[in-house]
Amino acid sequence: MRVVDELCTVSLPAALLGERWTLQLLRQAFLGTRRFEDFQSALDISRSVLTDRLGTLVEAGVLRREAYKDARTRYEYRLTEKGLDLYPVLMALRRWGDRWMAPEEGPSFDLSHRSCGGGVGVHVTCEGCGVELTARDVQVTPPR
Amino acid sequence: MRVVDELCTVSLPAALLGERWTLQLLRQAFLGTRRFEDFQSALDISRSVLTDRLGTLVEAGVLRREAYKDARTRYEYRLTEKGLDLYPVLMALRRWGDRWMAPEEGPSFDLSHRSCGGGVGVHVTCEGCGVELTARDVQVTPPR
DNA sequence: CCCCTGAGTTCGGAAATCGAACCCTAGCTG
DNA sequence: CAGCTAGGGTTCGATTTCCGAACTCAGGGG
Repeated sequence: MRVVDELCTVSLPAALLGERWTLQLLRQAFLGTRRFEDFQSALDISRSVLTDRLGTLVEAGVLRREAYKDARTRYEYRLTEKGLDLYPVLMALRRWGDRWMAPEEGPSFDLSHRSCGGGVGVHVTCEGCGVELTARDVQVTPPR
Repeated sequence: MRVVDELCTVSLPAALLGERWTLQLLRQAFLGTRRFEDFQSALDISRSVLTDRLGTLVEAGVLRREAYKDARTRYEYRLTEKGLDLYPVLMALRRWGDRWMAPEEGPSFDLSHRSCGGGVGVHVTCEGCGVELTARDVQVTPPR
């Protein structure tokens, strides 16, 4: 990667999340998965790669590896603040999946606002005037 | 992948976009890149893999391959409606990159609302009461 | 005719992934 | 206390995927 690194701040996250399995791991993490074994069996990923990916994510500060006792010392991987802040990315992905790749009978999980029961939306908006924006409404200005 | 396929609609998009280079290709596409050679030199990806990835994206309906004349027949890859609708995903990625991986002097590209000049924000909100949501505010309900 | 360009394809070697087996630790079983 | 079990990894040989560089093909241009 040459040019990429100098461009906008999409490319670094894209390099991290664009590694195989990483997005799937995060999805599992947001669904509550924390233990090595559970990731492994949920995703059907090879154990060595799982070790590697979890390590990458921990290094990136997205997950944190923590010991806990359950009659014995075990480890769990939990989202850090930085990791939790990826939520909009996952939600945007989900919204797109719902719209364009849904398996006929709609999403198989239901998300709702814990306190009022409303649905979850993702919006790209103008911070000046507040309207919803599409790619065509946005102007890209190179650094200088 | 066994369990994954049955879960929420994050996993299918995640499998598509989680392939190496795919996110980077999309980022380039949103920046206006359309020609094979331009993707290749912008990303420094090997030509054979580029062929493959562009094909995958075309098959997925995210890009469309179109002939055009520029003194001669050439081809270009353009975002379809389905592809353009991935904008929130890229914006969410960017916002996260700005917050957590910014290279010191802030984002190197500037995005603004074409008609009013305002910044671009990404928000996960409740469609009932309108408040902004984080992962902790959202409840996941299995299918049944 | 020869060269150039865009868009690929082909191919041998390097790197990543896979599946299966193996390791280590600590509690439980008998 | 020997043996079994479970979580969390590591190791290893066989595949797959990726890489870089060279080659192909078609249509201009000089």
